Amino acid sequence: MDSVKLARYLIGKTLVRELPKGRITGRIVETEAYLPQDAACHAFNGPTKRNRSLFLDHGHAYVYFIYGNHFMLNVCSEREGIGAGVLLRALEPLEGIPFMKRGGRNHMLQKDLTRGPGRLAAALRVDMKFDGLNLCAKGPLWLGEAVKSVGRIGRSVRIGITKDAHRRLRFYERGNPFVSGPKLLR
DNA sequence: CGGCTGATGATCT
DNA sequence: GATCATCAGCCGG
Repeated sequence: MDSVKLARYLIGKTLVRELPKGRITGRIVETEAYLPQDAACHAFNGPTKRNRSLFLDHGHAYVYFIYGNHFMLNVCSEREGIGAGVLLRALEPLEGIPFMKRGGRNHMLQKDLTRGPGRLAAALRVDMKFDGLNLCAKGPLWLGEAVKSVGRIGRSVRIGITKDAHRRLRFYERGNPFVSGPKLLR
């Protein structure tokens, strides 16, 4: 498996969250690859209790908690034993928008509900209980097929990191209003 | 719009 | 004790 290929491949695919009361779906519009031999990758210093699911086979989930507030959802991107993944950074909401968790107040704009990795996870109620889940099998959280064609894919440096920050491993659908990050990188 | 800052807690040194 | 793959709120232009 090639992590960069997976990061590109995931653009346009759907992410599905099954809730007891209904379903949330979104179309992935922004990803970042974290490679083996990449100082920014959580697996860079070898397995620990926190990052162990990043070493699962491609298609499994790696979820972690950061900044005391946010969960980040990644898709493992290499074969079992190799720590690498793709961070899901933004979705275009498709179904179940009323179920999406709003950020504290009612006035959060709909376009911001799934824009950015922390808000994406909050909207889909992704937390540590999904760490290690196989996302390729239908269940409470899984990856589905693309529902429409994908526009031109842009590429940039990754957002919010300091190590290996020059590597251009972020991918996004150009011009899509649900892509996060500074305007220059959309 | 861009830029800055504090919140908040797990993890690792 | 420092770091951190973020975000909302606030400020100035």
